[in-house]
Amino acid sequence: MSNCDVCVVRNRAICAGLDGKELEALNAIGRTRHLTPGESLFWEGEDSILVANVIDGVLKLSSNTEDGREQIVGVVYPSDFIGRPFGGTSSHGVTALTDAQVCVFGRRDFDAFAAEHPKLEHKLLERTLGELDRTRRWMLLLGRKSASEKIASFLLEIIDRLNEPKGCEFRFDDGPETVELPFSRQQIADILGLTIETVSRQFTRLKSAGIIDLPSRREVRVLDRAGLEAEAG
Amino acid sequence: MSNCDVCVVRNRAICAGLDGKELEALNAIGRTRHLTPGESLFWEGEDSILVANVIDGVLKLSSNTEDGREQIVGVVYPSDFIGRPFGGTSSHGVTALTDAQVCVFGRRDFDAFAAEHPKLEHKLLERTLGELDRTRRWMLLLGRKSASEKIASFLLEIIDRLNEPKGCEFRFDDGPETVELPFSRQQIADILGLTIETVSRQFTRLKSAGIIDLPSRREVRVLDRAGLEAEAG
DNA sequence: CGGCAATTTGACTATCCTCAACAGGGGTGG
DNA sequence: CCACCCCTGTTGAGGATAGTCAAATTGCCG
Repeated sequence: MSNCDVCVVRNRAICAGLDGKELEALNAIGRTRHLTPGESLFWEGEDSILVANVIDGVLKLSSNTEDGREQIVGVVYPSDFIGRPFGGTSSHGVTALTDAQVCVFGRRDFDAFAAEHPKLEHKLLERTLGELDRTRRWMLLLGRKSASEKIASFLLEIIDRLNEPKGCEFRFDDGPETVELPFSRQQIADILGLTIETVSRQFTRLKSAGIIDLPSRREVRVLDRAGLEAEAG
Repeated sequence: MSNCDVCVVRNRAICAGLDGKELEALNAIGRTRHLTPGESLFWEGEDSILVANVIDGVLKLSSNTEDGREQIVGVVYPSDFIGRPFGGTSSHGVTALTDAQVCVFGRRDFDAFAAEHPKLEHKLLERTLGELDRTRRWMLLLGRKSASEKIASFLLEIIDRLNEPKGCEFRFDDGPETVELPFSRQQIADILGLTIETVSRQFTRLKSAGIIDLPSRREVRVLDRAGLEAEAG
């Protein structure tokens, strides 16, 4: 049996739209791989050997300066695509933040498969265009927003991303939303272009202001969404 | 005669690879348009109605906060593609920085044409992937680099972009490179996430250090490329 | 319970921003 | 052709935001 038949992102990833036979062929060149938190799928500057689909978990894409400063340039969730098809070296590393399942393909195999399946390329194009839009919106945050605006924007984005309906789930709009952050404070700092201390101070400030609650280090409960939106700039 | 036959970006834009008949069909749904500096092709948040190829000139993609702060999220040059095919609203405005020629298509027409021409979609995908890489590299600059590193990185990037071989030109590697900036100081600030004053001060500092010369407001001559690279972080 | 890492808090500092005044230079009109 | 003006850019002084360094605290895991 094809693994794809039981794949939970089957209808959302770029494989959506492929028929049984095509899926089988794609399945033949791919394999699933498990990653533990902190484990890297590949590194910045490395020749692009692999591409992958995220089945489960959260991963970061990150860029580093020579002297060790880090900027997280993207965060990928289930059904997202990872990697750089069609040559070139990857401009960033990919590292799991949680336990993760990815569906890995050799880049050359994938390139060849894509060349013969315009539907797949189309899905990938749509996804890439969306990712480019999202990335550009993030640039406004990095370049022009203050620490408090960054934190508020971050929380709003992460809530929407993590509570995104996965398919057939219902969403109720009742009361405070709680999210479990897949990020450490340091990682939040690396996403926002801040230091860990500034992130921490902004969190305690929002808590004192009654806008959020922090049940534990990895959880955030939004008590006043309008307040957050007002702070997001 | 098809306009495409005389198009100077014919072999570099996403139209490369189309045969005569296909080009004719594409030409039928497009038209060229001239833009003067400061003129916008479309605005942030507007429904995506148009897409275009840049034939000549330089344009900025920019995002603004409600209170008027601006971040330039991309700069496009001849042969680059502009716009958001396949639905969605554009997340940023597009404005000419110099006199510019663009080849404009209605989005719906373009979408339909693309759906029937996988080669075109493939070119567009490659271009979009490259743009995403470039954009992500820029995030490291915005989030983690100091003002002096930003300016140095900016100058290096702009030199490479503007002196890029266009096709059959030879490049000589002799002596100091001079570039004419298509940007005002304010625009440079909006690209780097700085203020105009900081940009100005960094320029004078680099000039005093003998790393660059500033023959006029819009020209930069690089006297010490290694020095710049050392400053770029 | 102890050890360790992550986070928070505090004090101080540096970088960059803000506000303000000044300079330069390109174009226009006399 | 030259003087003037306006816009862009430069320079300066002072201040705020976020960074740095250091110490205290939390909470997790054995």
